Amino acid sequence: MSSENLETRERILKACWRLLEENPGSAVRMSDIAKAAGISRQALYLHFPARADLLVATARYLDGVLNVDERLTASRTASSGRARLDAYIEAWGNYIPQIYGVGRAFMAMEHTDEAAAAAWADRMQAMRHGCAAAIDALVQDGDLKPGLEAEKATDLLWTLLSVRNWEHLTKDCDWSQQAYIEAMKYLAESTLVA
Amino acid sequence: MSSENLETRERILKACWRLLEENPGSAVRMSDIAKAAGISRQALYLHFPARADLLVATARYLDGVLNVDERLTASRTASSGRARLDAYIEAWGNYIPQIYGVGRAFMAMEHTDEAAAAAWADRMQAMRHGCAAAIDALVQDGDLKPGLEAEKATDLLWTLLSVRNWEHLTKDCDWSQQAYIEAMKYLAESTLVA
DNA sequence: TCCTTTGCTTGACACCGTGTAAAGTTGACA
DNA sequence: TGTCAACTTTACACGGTGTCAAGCAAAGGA
Repeated sequence: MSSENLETRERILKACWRLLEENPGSAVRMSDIAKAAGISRQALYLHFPARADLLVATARYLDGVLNVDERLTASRTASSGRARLDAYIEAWGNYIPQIYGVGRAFMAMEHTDEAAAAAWADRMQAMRHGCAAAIDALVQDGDLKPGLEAEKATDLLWTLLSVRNWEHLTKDCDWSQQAYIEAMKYLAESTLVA
Repeated sequence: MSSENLETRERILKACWRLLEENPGSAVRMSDIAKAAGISRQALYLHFPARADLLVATARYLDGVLNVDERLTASRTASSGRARLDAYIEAWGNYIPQIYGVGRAFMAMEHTDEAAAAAWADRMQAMRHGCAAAIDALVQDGDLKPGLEAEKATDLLWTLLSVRNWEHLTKDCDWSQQAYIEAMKYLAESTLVA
Protein backbone atom coordinates (compact mmCIF):
# COMPACT_ATOMS: atom_id res chain seq x y z
CA MET A 1 0.00 0.00 0.00
CA SER A 2 2.78 2.29 0.89
CA SER A 3 4.37 1.44 -2.44
CA GLU A 4 1.05 2.10 -4.17
CA ASN A 5 1.04 5.38 -2.35
CA LEU A 6 4.44 6.27 -3.73
CA GLU A 7 3.44 5.24 -7.22
CA THR A 8 0.40 7.49 -7.05
CA ARG A 9 2.45 10.30 -5.66
CA GLU A 10 4.91 10.04 -8.49
CA ARG A 11 2.11 9.83 -11.02
CA ILE A 12 0.74 13.05 -9.60
CA LEU A 13 4.10 14.79 -9.77
CA LYS A 14 4.70 13.67 -13.32
CA ALA A 15 1.22 14.77 -14.35
CA CYS A 16 1.71 18.13 -12.69
CA TRP A 17 5.04 18.61 -14.38
CA ARG A 18 3.68 17.62 -17.78
CA LEU A 19 0.68 19.91 -17.54
CA LEU A 20 2.78 22.86 -16.43
CA GLU A 21 5.23 22.26 -19.26
CA GLU A 22 2.42 22.00 -21.77
CA ASN A 23 0.56 25.11 -20.62
CA PRO A 24 3.19 27.43 -19.32
CA GLY A 25 1.43 30.33 -17.74
CA SER A 26 -2.12 29.33 -18.42
CA ALA A 27 -3.99 28.26 -15.33
CA VAL A 28 -3.49 24.63 -14.44
CA ARG A 29 -6.08 23.75 -11.81
CA MET A 30 -5.98 21.11 -9.13
CA SER A 31 -8.79 19.30 -10.94
CA ASP A 32 -6.76 19.23 -14.17
CA ILE A 33 -3.83 17.66 -12.38
CA ALA A 34 -6.04 15.11 -10.65
CA LYS A 35 -7.62 14.15 -13.94
CA ALA A 36 -4.24 13.84 -15.63
CA ALA A 37 -3.00 11.65 -12.78
CA GLY A 38 -6.10 9.48 -13.03
CA ILE A 39 -7.38 10.15 -9.53
CA SER A 40 -10.11 12.25 -7.98
CA ARG A 41 -9.54 15.82 -6.97
CA GLN A 42 -9.94 14.85 -3.35
CA ALA A 43 -7.33 12.10 -3.54
CA LEU A 44 -4.98 14.81 -4.76
CA TYR A 45 -5.67 16.78 -1.59
CA LEU A 46 -4.89 13.63 0.43
CA HIS A 47 -1.38 13.70 -1.00
CA PHE A 48 -0.85 17.45 -1.08
CA PRO A 49 -2.88 19.56 1.33
CA ALA A 50 -2.53 22.70 -0.77
CA ARG A 51 -1.62 23.72 -4.29
CA ALA A 52 1.57 25.34 -3.07
CA ASP A 53 2.70 22.06 -1.48
CA LEU A 54 2.18 20.25 -4.75
CA LEU A 55 4.24 22.84 -6.62
CA VAL A 56 7.03 22.63 -4.08
CA ALA A 57 7.05 18.82 -4.31
CA THR A 58 7.06 19.01 -8.10
CA ALA A 59 10.02 21.36 -8.05
CA ARG A 60 11.94 19.03 -5.72
CA TYR A 61 11.02 16.08 -7.88
CA LEU A 62 12.39 17.90 -10.91
CA ASP A 63 15.60 18.69 -9.10
CA GLY A 64 16.09 14.98 -8.55
CA VAL A 65 15.10 13.84 -12.01
CA LEU A 66 17.07 16.52 -13.81
CA ASN A 67 20.12 16.27 -11.63
CA VAL A 68 20.47 19.94 -10.85
CA ASP A 69 23.28 19.45 -8.43
CA GLU A 70 25.36 17.55 -10.91
CA ARG A 71 24.76 20.13 -13.62
CA LEU A 72 25.65 23.05 -11.42
CA THR A 73 28.61 21.47 -9.66
CA ALA A 74 30.16 20.81 -13.05
CA SER A 75 30.84 24.52 -13.19
CA ARG A 76 32.78 24.28 -9.94
CA THR A 77 35.50 22.23 -11.53
CA ALA A 78 36.38 24.96 -14.02
CA SER A 79 40.02 25.94 -13.95
CA SER A 80 39.69 29.73 -13.98
CA GLY A 81 37.18 32.20 -12.62
CA ARG A 82 36.24 33.25 -16.12
CA ALA A 83 35.67 29.65 -17.20
CA ARG A 84 33.63 29.03 -14.11
CA LEU A 85 31.40 32.03 -14.77
CA ASP A 86 30.80 30.81 -18.31
CA ALA A 87 30.10 27.28 -17.13
CA TYR A 88 27.66 28.50 -14.54
CA ILE A 89 25.78 30.65 -17.02
CA GLU A 90 25.58 27.72 -19.40
CA ALA A 91 24.45 25.26 -16.74
CA TRP A 92 21.83 27.50 -15.19
CA GLY A 93 20.74 29.05 -18.45
CA ASN A 94 20.08 25.64 -19.94
CA TYR A 95 18.32 24.50 -16.79
CA ILE A 96 15.78 27.33 -16.91
CA PRO A 97 13.75 26.03 -19.87
CA GLN A 98 13.25 22.73 -18.07
CA ILE A 99 11.90 24.25 -14.90
CA TYR A 100 10.11 27.09 -16.64
CA GLY A 101 6.66 25.53 -16.39
CA VAL A 102 6.89 25.04 -12.66
CA GLY A 103 8.64 28.35 -12.19
CA ARG A 104 5.95 30.18 -14.04
CA ALA A 105 3.29 28.56 -11.85
CA PHE A 106 5.20 29.72 -8.77
CA MET A 107 5.54 33.24 -10.11
CA ALA A 108 1.84 33.39 -10.86
CA MET A 109 1.02 32.32 -7.31
CA GLU A 110 3.57 34.61 -5.69
CA HIS A 111 1.10 37.46 -5.54
CA THR A 112 -1.58 35.54 -3.68
CA ASP A 113 0.09 32.70 -1.82
CA GLU A 114 2.60 33.43 0.91
CA ALA A 115 3.92 29.86 1.05
CA ALA A 116 4.47 29.70 -2.69
CA ALA A 117 6.27 33.03 -2.65
CA ALA A 118 8.57 31.85 0.12
CA ALA A 119 9.33 28.55 -1.61
CA TRP A 120 10.19 30.26 -4.88
CA ALA A 121 12.25 32.93 -3.14
CA ASP A 122 14.14 30.14 -1.42
CA ARG A 123 14.98 28.43 -4.70
CA MET A 124 16.10 31.73 -6.20
CA GLN A 125 18.26 32.35 -3.16
CA ALA A 126 19.95 29.01 -3.78
CA MET A 127 20.61 30.13 -7.34
CA ARG A 128 22.11 33.32 -5.95
CA HIS A 129 24.62 31.24 -4.03
CA GLY A 130 25.80 29.84 -7.34
CA CYS A 131 26.21 33.38 -8.64
CA ALA A 132 28.13 34.37 -5.53
CA ALA A 133 30.44 31.38 -5.93
CA ALA A 134 31.15 32.26 -9.55
CA ILE A 135 31.89 35.88 -8.62
CA ASP A 136 34.09 34.65 -5.80
CA ALA A 137 36.11 32.60 -8.24
CA LEU A 138 36.64 35.76 -10.28
CA VAL A 139 37.79 37.60 -7.18
CA GLN A 140 40.26 34.81 -6.39
CA ASP A 141 41.78 35.24 -9.83
CA GLY A 142 41.82 39.00 -9.42
CA ASP A 143 39.58 39.15 -12.45
CA LEU A 144 36.61 40.99 -11.04
CA LYS A 145 36.06 44.34 -12.75
CA PRO A 146 37.97 46.98 -10.78
CA GLY A 147 35.74 49.23 -8.71
CA LEU A 148 32.99 46.64 -8.54
CA GLU A 149 32.22 45.09 -5.16
CA ALA A 150 31.66 41.34 -5.09
CA GLU A 151 28.25 41.81 -3.50
CA LYS A 152 27.09 44.18 -6.22
CA ALA A 153 28.49 41.95 -8.92
CA THR A 154 26.59 39.01 -7.44
CA ASP A 155 23.36 40.99 -7.43
CA LEU A 156 23.90 41.99 -11.02
CA LEU A 157 24.62 38.46 -12.18
CA TRP A 158 21.66 37.21 -10.18
CA THR A 159 19.43 39.76 -11.85
CA LEU A 160 20.75 39.07 -15.34
CA LEU A 161 20.14 35.36 -14.96
CA SER A 162 16.61 35.68 -13.62
CA VAL A 163 13.93 33.43 -15.05
CA ARG A 164 12.03 36.59 -15.97
CA ASN A 165 14.85 37.77 -18.20
CA TRP A 166 15.07 34.37 -19.83
CA GLU A 167 11.33 34.50 -20.40
CA HIS A 168 11.50 38.02 -21.76
CA LEU A 169 14.26 37.29 -24.25
CA THR A 170 13.16 33.87 -25.45
CA LYS A 171 9.38 34.43 -25.40
CA ASP A 172 8.76 38.14 -25.87
CA CYS A 173 11.81 38.82 -28.02
CA ASP A 174 11.78 35.40 -29.66
CA TRP A 175 15.45 34.67 -29.15
CA SER A 176 16.79 31.16 -29.50
CA GLN A 177 18.12 29.40 -26.44
CA GLN A 178 21.60 29.60 -27.88
CA ALA A 179 21.33 33.32 -28.53
CA TYR A 180 20.17 33.77 -24.95
CA ILE A 181 23.13 31.87 -23.53
CA GLU A 182 25.59 33.77 -25.67
CA ALA A 183 24.06 37.11 -24.77
CA MET A 184 24.23 36.32 -21.07
CA LYS A 185 27.87 35.31 -21.36
CA TYR A 186 28.56 38.49 -23.26
CA LEU A 187 26.76 40.68 -20.76
CA ALA A 188 28.41 39.03 -17.79
CA GLU A 189 31.86 39.09 -19.30
CA SER A 190 31.76 42.70 -20.42
CA THR A 191 30.32 44.04 -17.18
CA LEU A 192 31.81 41.83 -14.48
CA VAL A 193 35.18 40.67 -15.76
CA ALA A 194 38.26 42.90 -15.72
CA MET B 1 -24.28 65.62 -13.48
CA SER B 2 -21.75 65.04 -16.17
CA SER B 3 -19.27 67.10 -14.19
CA GLU B 4 -20.18 65.17 -11.08
CA ASN B 5 -19.56 62.07 -13.13
CA LEU B 6 -16.07 63.21 -14.04
CA GLU B 7 -15.33 64.16 -10.48
CA THR B 8 -16.32 60.71 -9.30
CA ARG B 9 -14.29 59.10 -12.03
CA GLU B 10 -11.23 61.04 -11.03
CA ARG B 11 -11.82 60.24 -7.38
CA ILE B 12 -11.89 56.57 -8.31
CA LEU B 13 -8.69 56.80 -10.31
CA LYS B 14 -6.91 58.67 -7.55
CA ALA B 15 -8.11 56.18 -4.96
CA CYS B 16 -7.02 53.27 -7.13
CA TRP B 17 -3.62 54.81 -7.68
CA ARG B 18 -3.16 55.55 -3.98
CA LEU B 19 -4.16 52.06 -2.89
CA LEU B 20 -1.87 50.41 -5.41
CA GLU B 21 1.02 52.62 -4.36
CA GLU B 22 0.39 51.88 -0.71
CA ASN B 23 0.07 48.12 -1.13
CA PRO B 24 2.29 47.23 -4.02
CA GLY B 25 1.67 43.62 -4.81
CA SER B 26 -0.83 42.84 -2.12
CA ALA B 27 -4.32 42.27 -3.43
CA VAL B 28 -6.31 45.46 -3.88
CA ARG B 29 -9.92 44.47 -4.45
CA MET B 30 -12.64 46.32 -6.28
CA SER B 31 -14.44 46.76 -2.98
CA ASP B 32 -11.34 48.36 -1.43
CA ILE B 33 -11.14 50.86 -4.26
CA ALA B 34 -14.85 51.64 -4.06
CA LYS B 35 -14.59 52.23 -0.33
CA ALA B 36 -11.54 54.46 -0.76
CA ALA B 37 -13.36 56.45 -3.44
CA GLY B 38 -16.40 56.83 -1.18
CA ILE B 39 -18.85 55.01 -3.44
CA SER B 40 -20.48 51.61 -3.54
CA ARG B 41 -18.86 48.68 -5.24
CA GLN B 42 -21.62 48.69 -7.85
CA ALA B 43 -21.11 52.35 -8.69
CA LEU B 44 -17.52 51.42 -9.42
CA TYR B 45 -18.72 48.86 -11.95
CA LEU B 46 -20.89 51.56 -13.52
CA HIS B 47 -17.72 53.52 -14.29
CA PHE B 48 -15.43 50.61 -15.12
CA PRO B 49 -17.05 47.38 -16.31
CA ALA B 50 -14.08 45.26 -15.27
CA ARG B 51 -11.04 45.44 -13.06
CA ALA B 52 -8.76 45.44 -16.08
CA ASP B 53 -10.51 48.52 -17.48
CA LEU B 54 -9.98 50.34 -14.23
CA LEU B 55 -6.28 49.49 -14.25
CA VAL B 56 -5.92 50.64 -17.84
CA ALA B 57 -7.69 53.91 -17.05
CA THR B 58 -5.51 54.40 -13.99
CA ALA B 59 -2.38 53.89 -16.04
CA ARG B 60 -3.54 56.42 -18.63
CA TYR B 61 -4.45 58.84 -15.88
CA LEU B 62 -0.96 58.49 -14.44
CA ASP B 63 0.58 59.12 -17.82
CA GLY B 64 -1.24 62.42 -17.93
CA VAL B 65 -0.58 63.48 -14.36
CA LEU B 66 3.07 62.48 -14.39
CA ASN B 67 3.81 63.85 -17.80
CA VAL B 68 5.46 60.78 -19.25
CA ASP B 69 5.74 62.20 -22.70
CA GLU B 70 7.56 65.27 -21.50
CA ARG B 71 9.93 63.21 -19.39
CA LEU B 72 10.77 60.80 -22.14
CA THR B 73 10.99 63.33 -24.96
CA ALA B 74 13.55 65.24 -22.94
CA SER B 75 15.96 62.46 -23.80
CA ARG B 76 15.35 63.11 -27.50
CA THR B 77 17.03 66.48 -27.32
CA ALA B 78 20.34 64.99 -26.23
CA SER B 79 23.22 65.96 -28.45
CA SER B 80 24.92 62.58 -28.87
CA GLY B 81 23.74 58.98 -29.02
CA ARG B 82 25.56 58.19 -25.79
CA ALA B 83 23.97 61.15 -24.03
CA ARG B 84 20.61 60.14 -25.32
CA LEU B 85 20.98 56.60 -24.04
CA ASP B 86 21.91 57.93 -20.61
CA ALA B 87 19.02 60.39 -20.62
CA TYR B 88 16.58 57.70 -21.60
CA ILE B 89 17.76 55.35 -18.88
CA GLU B 90 17.47 58.14 -16.35
CA ALA B 91 14.03 59.22 -17.50
CA TRP B 92 12.53 55.75 -17.68
CA GLY B 93 14.38 54.44 -14.65
CA ASN B 94 13.04 57.26 -12.53
CA TYR B 95 9.57 56.81 -13.95
CA ILE B 96 9.36 53.16 -12.92
CA PRO B 97 8.96 53.75 -9.17
CA GLN B 98 5.99 56.00 -9.84
CA ILE B 99 4.11 53.52 -11.94
CA TYR B 100 5.29 50.51 -9.98
CA GLY B 101 2.07 50.07 -8.03
CA VAL B 102 -0.08 49.98 -11.13
CA GLY B 103 2.49 47.95 -13.00
CA ARG B 104 2.61 45.36 -10.31
CA ALA B 105 -1.16 45.04 -10.38
CA PHE B 106 -1.00 44.49 -14.11
CA MET B 107 1.73 41.90 -13.80
CA ALA B 108 -0.27 40.05 -11.17
CA MET B 109 -3.30 39.96 -13.45
CA GLU B 110 -1.34 39.02 -16.56
CA HIS B 111 -1.64 35.33 -15.80
CA THR B 112 -5.41 35.31 -15.51
CA ASP B 113 -6.74 38.24 -17.50
CA GLU B 114 -6.21 38.40 -21.22
CA ALA B 115 -7.19 42.08 -21.49
CA ALA B 116 -4.85 43.12 -18.71
CA ALA B 117 -2.00 41.18 -20.28
CA ALA B 118 -2.59 42.86 -23.62
CA ALA B 119 -2.79 46.34 -22.08
CA TRP B 120 0.44 45.87 -20.17
CA ALA B 121 2.21 44.34 -23.17
CA ASP B 122 1.14 47.37 -25.15
CA ARG B 123 2.64 49.77 -22.65
CA MET B 124 5.86 47.80 -22.59
CA GLN B 125 5.94 47.85 -26.36
CA ALA B 126 5.74 51.63 -26.23
CA MET B 127 8.70 51.60 -23.87
CA ARG B 128 10.54 49.41 -26.36
CA HIS B 129 10.13 52.11 -28.97
CA GLY B 130 12.01 54.44 -26.69
CA CYS B 131 14.78 51.86 -26.43
CA ALA B 132 14.85 51.46 -30.19
CA ALA B 133 15.12 55.23 -30.64
CA ALA B 134 18.02 55.41 -28.22
CA ILE B 135 19.82 52.57 -29.98
CA ASP B 136 19.13 54.25 -33.30
CA ALA B 137 20.80 57.41 -32.07
CA LEU B 138 23.85 55.32 -31.21
CA VAL B 139 23.82 53.81 -34.69
CA GLN B 140 23.64 57.30 -36.23
CA ASP B 141 26.77 58.26 -34.33
CA GLY B 142 28.46 55.01 -35.32
CA ASP B 143 28.71 54.27 -31.63
CA LEU B 144 26.87 50.98 -31.43
CA LYS B 145 29.10 48.14 -30.29
CA PRO B 146 30.63 46.52 -33.37
CA GLY B 147 29.11 43.15 -34.22
CA LEU B 148 25.88 43.95 -32.41
CA GLU B 149 22.74 44.30 -34.50
CA ALA B 150 20.47 47.23 -33.65
CA GLU B 151 17.54 44.85 -33.14
CA LYS B 152 19.45 42.73 -30.67
CA ALA B 153 20.76 45.76 -28.86
CA THR B 154 17.21 47.07 -28.54
CA ASP B 155 16.03 43.77 -27.10
CA LEU B 156 18.88 43.78 -24.61
CA LEU B 157 18.22 47.32 -23.49
CA TRP B 158 14.51 46.58 -23.29
CA THR B 159 15.22 43.58 -21.10
CA LEU B 160 17.68 45.40 -18.87
CA LEU B 161 15.20 48.20 -18.23
CA SER B 162 12.27 45.94 -17.44
CA VAL B 163 10.14 46.74 -14.42
CA ARG B 164 10.96 43.25 -13.14
CA ASN B 165 14.65 44.03 -13.07
CA TRP B 166 14.01 47.31 -11.29
CA GLU B 167 11.89 45.43 -8.79
CA HIS B 168 14.51 42.75 -8.34
CA LEU B 169 17.36 45.14 -7.70
CA THR B 170 15.58 47.71 -5.55
CA LYS B 171 13.31 45.35 -3.63
CA ASP B 172 15.00 41.95 -3.49
CA CYS B 173 18.58 43.26 -3.52
CA ASP B 174 17.75 46.41 -1.60
CA TRP B 175 19.56 48.78 -3.93
CA SER B 176 18.90 52.50 -3.80
CA GLN B 177 17.20 54.14 -6.73
CA GLN B 178 20.43 55.95 -7.52
CA ALA B 179 22.47 52.76 -7.44
CA TYR B 180 19.94 51.20 -9.81
CA ILE B 181 20.19 54.07 -12.29
CA GLU B 182 23.96 54.04 -12.22
CA ALA B 183 24.11 50.28 -12.66
CA MET B 184 21.79 50.43 -15.65
CA LYS B 185 23.87 53.16 -17.24
CA TYR B 186 26.98 51.11 -16.59
CA LEU B 187 25.49 47.93 -18.01
CA ALA B 188 24.13 49.68 -21.09
CA GLU B 189 27.30 51.59 -21.75
CA SER B 190 29.65 48.66 -21.37
CA THR B 191 27.57 46.27 -23.45
CA LEU B 192 25.98 48.45 -26.11
CA VAL B 193 28.36 51.33 -26.74
CA ALA B 194 31.50 50.96 -28.84
C1' DT C 1 -45.46 71.78 -10.11
C1' DC C 2 -44.76 67.42 -12.09
C1' DC C 3 -41.80 64.37 -14.72
C1' DT C 4 -37.69 62.55 -16.55
C1' DT C 5 -33.03 61.65 -16.35
C1' DT C 6 -28.72 60.89 -14.10
C1' DG C 7 -25.83 59.04 -10.62
C1' DC C 8 -25.89 56.60 -7.27
C1' DT C 9 -27.48 52.86 -3.38
C1' DT C 10 -28.86 48.32 -1.46
C1' DG C 11 -29.31 43.59 -1.80
C1' DA C 12 -29.19 39.35 -4.03
C1' DC C 13 -27.06 36.05 -6.90
C1' DA C 14 -24.11 33.24 -10.40
C1' DC C 15 -19.51 31.64 -11.34
C1' DC C 16 -14.92 29.81 -10.43
C1' DG C 17 -11.25 27.82 -8.06
C1' DT C 18 -9.44 26.42 -3.55
C1' DG C 19 -9.88 23.91 0.36
C1' DT C 20 -12.77 21.06 3.95
C1' DA C 21 -15.84 17.45 5.61
C1' DA C 22 -18.19 13.12 5.77
C1' DA C 23 -19.72 8.77 4.35
C1' DG C 24 -19.02 4.89 1.26
C1' DT C 25 -16.17 1.43 -1.65
C1' DT C 26 -12.47 -1.73 -2.61
C1' DG C 27 -8.72 -4.72 -1.91
C1' DA C 28 -4.80 -6.40 0.86
C1' DC C 29 -3.53 -8.80 4.67
C1' DA C 30 -3.62 -10.83 9.60
C1' DT D 1 -13.81 -12.09 9.84
C1' DG D 2 -12.39 -7.83 10.63
C1' DT D 3 -9.33 -3.97 10.04
C1' DC D 4 -6.81 -0.65 7.67
C1' DA D 5 -5.26 2.13 3.86
C1' DA D 6 -6.09 4.31 -0.45
C1' DC D 7 -9.33 6.12 -2.86
C1' DT D 8 -14.24 7.68 -4.44
C1' DT D 9 -18.49 10.54 -4.48
C1' DT D 10 -21.07 14.18 -2.92
C1' DA D 11 -21.67 18.40 -0.72
C1' DC D 12 -20.43 22.67 1.04
C1' DA D 13 -17.88 27.13 2.78
C1' DC D 14 -15.21 30.97 1.27
C1' DG D 15 -13.42 34.90 -1.33
C1' DG D 16 -13.35 37.74 -5.29
C1' DT D 17 -15.35 39.12 -9.76
C1' DG D 18 -19.00 40.41 -12.32
C1' DT D 19 -24.40 40.76 -13.17
C1' DC D 20 -29.18 42.01 -12.28
C1' DA D 21 -33.08 44.45 -10.49
C1' DA D 22 -35.37 47.73 -7.79
C1' DG D 23 -35.26 52.00 -5.46
C1' DC D 24 -33.92 56.76 -4.18
C1' DA D 25 -32.49 61.68 -4.41
C1' DA D 26 -31.50 65.72 -6.78
C1' DA D 27 -31.06 68.57 -11.03
C1' DG D 28 -33.42 70.56 -14.72
C1' DG D 29 -36.88 71.22 -18.28
C1' DA D 30 -42.00 71.29 -19.72
